[in-house]
Amino acid sequence: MRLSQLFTKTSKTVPADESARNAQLLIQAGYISKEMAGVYSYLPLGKRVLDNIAQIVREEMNDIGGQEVQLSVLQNPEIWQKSGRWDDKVVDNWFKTKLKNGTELGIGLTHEEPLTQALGTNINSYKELPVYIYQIQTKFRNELRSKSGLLRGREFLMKDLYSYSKSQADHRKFYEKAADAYIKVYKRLGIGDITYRTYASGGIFSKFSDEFQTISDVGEDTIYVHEARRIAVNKEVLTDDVLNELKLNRNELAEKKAVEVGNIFSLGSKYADSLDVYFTDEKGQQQSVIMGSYGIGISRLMGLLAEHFADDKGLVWPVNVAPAKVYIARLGDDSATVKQADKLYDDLTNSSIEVIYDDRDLRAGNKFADADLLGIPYRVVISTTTANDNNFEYKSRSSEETHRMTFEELLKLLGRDN
RNA sequence: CGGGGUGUAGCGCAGCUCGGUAGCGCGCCGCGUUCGGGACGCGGAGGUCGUGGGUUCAAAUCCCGCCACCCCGACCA
Repeated sequence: MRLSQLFTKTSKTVPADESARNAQLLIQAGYISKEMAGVYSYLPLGKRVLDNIAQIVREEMNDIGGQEVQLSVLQNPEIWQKSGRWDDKVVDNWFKTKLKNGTELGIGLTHEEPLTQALGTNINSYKELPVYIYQIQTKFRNELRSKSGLLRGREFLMKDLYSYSKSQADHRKFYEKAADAYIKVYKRLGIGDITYRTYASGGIFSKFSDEFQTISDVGEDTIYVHEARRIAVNKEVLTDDVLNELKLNRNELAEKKAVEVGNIFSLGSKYADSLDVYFTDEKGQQQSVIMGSYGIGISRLMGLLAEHFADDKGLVWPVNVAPAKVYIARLGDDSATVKQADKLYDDLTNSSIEVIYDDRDLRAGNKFADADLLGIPYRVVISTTTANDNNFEYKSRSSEETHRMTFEELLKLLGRDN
C-alpha cells in the first residue's frame, strides 16, 4: 500500500474525547474513527488488524472442528420468548427495534437461540453429533455506559462458537479442547505469557465457567493469579471453599487487574430443550443435547493489543496482527532513490510480504514519526546513500539499532516469521 | 441510572469572571527556500461558538431546558 494513496492520516494531537490509551492511539494513527460513545468504525489499517486477529481465531476454531456460519443480526422474538430471554427484566441490554407494522425485533447480542433453532431441523440422531459451529460477527449490547475505547463497546466484533454434544463426557472433552485452542490464540497474538485461564462464576449449569483474562491495568476484572500453575481465580468467586476445591493456597495468589479476552461455559441442555431440539440415541430414546458456548472478543482484543503493545511514540504491533510487516520510508525523490524504493516495494509485495510504502513528499522526521506511530514492526529506509551503495537500512520498531544489508539479507530477515 | 466535568474552524485549545458579533497552534491551498527524527518565510481558504428558548439596544459570554462526549460509581445473563 502506497501511503500517498491511503485516505487516512495521522494526527499530532491526541483526541480530546478519549481517555483510553487504545482509542487515543488507534484514532491518532488513523486505524479507527469514533462514531459515538462505544461505537467505532474500522478504517483501512484498522480493518487489516481486525481481520488478522479474526483470521488467527478462525484458524484455531477450524482446527478443532468448527464450522463457520453467519447468523442473522435481526432476531425473531418468538424463539427468545421460548428460552425466557426476551424480557428486558431478564436481559437488560437488548437493542430492540420494530418492523413498519409494529412487530418487535431484537438486534443480536448473542446467538444460542437462533443457532439452536436452525440446528433443530438438521439434528435428529446421535450419529449427527457432536457439531461445533461458530461465527465472527458484530454483536450489539445496550450497555448503560461504554468505556475504555475498544475494550467495552455497544457494537463489537465477536467470535462465538457453540458446541452440541450427545453426552456430558463428550461435552467436557470438547470443552477442554476449546480451552487449549484459546490458549493457542493468545499465544499467537503475543499475549500468551500474560493471559490466564481463570475460574469464574458458571451460572446455573456448572459451578464454574472459564474466563481467559489478560493482565492489564485497564482491566475491569480483579483476578488472583497462581503463576506456577498458570491459572487464576476471579475475585467474584474467590471463597475459602473454592480455594480448597481448587487446591489453591491464598498466599500463593497475586491480585491483578485483568481484561476478559475470552469466556467459555457449559450450558447444559437448557436452550436445546426450550427450543425442542432433541436427538435419538443408540437405544432409540429421545435425549437432550448438551451445549456449550465459547466467546472471544475480536475487537476487544484489538483494543487490548493496542493498549499493551505501545510506547511513547505510538503502537508496536506484534508481527502476526500488524497491518503490514514493513514500512518503507523513502527519503528524497531523485530517480535513483525512487527506483530503488519502487523496486523494493514490488519485490517484497511479490514475496507476499505486506508493505506500507511511504512515497509521500515529506521530510524524514515526518516519515519516521509516522512509522513509529503506526507501529509497523520493521522499517526500511531508502535514500541516495542506500541507492548508491545498493543496500538497505533496516530497523525494528522495538529497537533503536539500524543495520545496513543487502536485499537477500533483508528478505531473509523479513521472511523469517512468515 | 446517580455524581462530577466538557462542548468555540478538520484536530488541539484560548476568549466567558466583567455582554459590543471570534482568535492561536497544528493541519489544508499557493509561491519560494529547505530536505536523515514532526523545517522556515510570505500570501490564502475555512467557524449556524452543541442545540432550543429567554434576558438585553446588543449574547460565544448572563438565565432555563435539551442533546452529545469524557471520568467515577452502579450494571455487564
